[in-house]
Amino acid sequence: MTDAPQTAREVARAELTAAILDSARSQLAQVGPAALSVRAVARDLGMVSSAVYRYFATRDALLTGLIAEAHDDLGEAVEAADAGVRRGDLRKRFRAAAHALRDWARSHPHEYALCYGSPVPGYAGSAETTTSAARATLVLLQLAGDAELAGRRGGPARVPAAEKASVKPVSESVDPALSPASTVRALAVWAALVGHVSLEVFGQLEGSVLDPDAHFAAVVDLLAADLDLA
Amino acid sequence: MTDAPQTAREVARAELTAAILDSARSQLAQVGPAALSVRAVARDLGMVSSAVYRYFATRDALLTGLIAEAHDDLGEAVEAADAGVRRGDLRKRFRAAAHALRDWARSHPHEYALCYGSPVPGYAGSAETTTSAARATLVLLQLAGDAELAGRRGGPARVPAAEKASVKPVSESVDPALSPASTVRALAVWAALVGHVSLEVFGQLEGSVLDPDAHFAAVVDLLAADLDLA
DNA sequence: CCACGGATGCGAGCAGTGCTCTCGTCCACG
DNA sequence: CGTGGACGAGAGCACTGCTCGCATCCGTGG
Repeated sequence: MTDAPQTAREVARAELTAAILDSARSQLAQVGPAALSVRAVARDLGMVSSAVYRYFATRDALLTGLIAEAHDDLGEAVEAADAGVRRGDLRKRFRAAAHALRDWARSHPHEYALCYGSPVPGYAGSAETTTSAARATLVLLQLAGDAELAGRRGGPARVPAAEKASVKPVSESVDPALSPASTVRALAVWAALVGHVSLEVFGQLEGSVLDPDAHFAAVVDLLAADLDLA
Repeated sequence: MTDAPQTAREVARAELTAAILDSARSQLAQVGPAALSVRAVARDLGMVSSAVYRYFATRDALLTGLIAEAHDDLGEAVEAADAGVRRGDLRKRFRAAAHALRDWARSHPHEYALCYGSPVPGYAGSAETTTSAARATLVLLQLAGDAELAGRRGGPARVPAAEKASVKPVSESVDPALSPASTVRALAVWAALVGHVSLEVFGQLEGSVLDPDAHFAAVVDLLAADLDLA
């Protein structure tokens, strides 16, 4: 990741790889993942399709690259929103992060679909994409951790032993002191956020909810209360 | 919908349409929506691809048919689970419905993706698919209505006027007496269920949650408490 | 400095796709 | 019984992902 390319060839390779991803990203934004074509990307860059295969072994590999980029982009947006609020104002931080998630998803619907929609058939989450994928989730989990430090606990009263063990990897990736109850609550809230945004971005709320902005705000406030945020 | 076919031609047409959908459904279950091929369906039925186009104008039309079927299938499963429990036992009804949703999704991942994953590019929700799509959601909304009748209110304390107006079409489709607060809560819980199942079925929980069954049960119990179910 | 090997781009080509068109055929209705 | 419309077959077009053999050019070891 931090390899400084040296030879002209390596520089050219890195630049062309980036150019391919750029072109692919703009195509993705226009026509969606299903219609993304390696040949079209090649045409856009003024080369022949087989040349692209020197950089991405397969169409799915290209898509995988876009998925990693999308996760990072989303993670950055959510992190920035969270970081823009005073750390002690938990409710405001939550609101900012949640709205950042929704705003990003609405302005990048196809990228969002890549992240949280139907999985790409040939996609296997590699190590680095996994950490990128967790960035947005992590913001929420850390929020729950901070809430718990502030003496606020929004989780269930009792957590079965099996579930305590089950969510251990999650809480440990944030803060070993994060209680199972808070972890369960945070994961449920995260699921609600992703679920809501998916339903909205994928058009499932179309005829039912008249004012999506007002409705999302109401849901976010409700979830903030569930998290017992100040 | 209730047209009794009469002439032999109409019968044959209805049968072949069903046969095409059957073959397409089995293909979908095996290779997923992206790889579903009209030609392969035609081969499977021993005819030529152009003949299939007499029945479905386009590949997306075929997929749309599958989407409608999937929504109905899922709706039926959730309705049956809910109906199998004494009406007064709200918590048990909720648990049954929620687990029916997850079980169906896990055993029909590609169909679930059709319903709640990335939307099919050429898909436009027609009137009948819309009503099919709402079946599972409606079960939960009615549950919230029954809870409210029983004097239980799990919604937010105050609902802004804009949001009250916004969710009016939803509550009216269930029971005009359903309060905005209960509607918001029900929609948030629905989003949490869909979000959780999507994350799980689409593989996003893979490395984090060790015991998906225990975790889903814990989340469902938490949501039941949020709904203030007995 | 130069020769060699590997990385790169190109073009042709294969197998497959969605979809269209034309052409016989066969059934239903007048 | 005749005719118009629905139907299935087949060829074909434009496109796709991907492979392969060929030149070319760059970086490195001698």
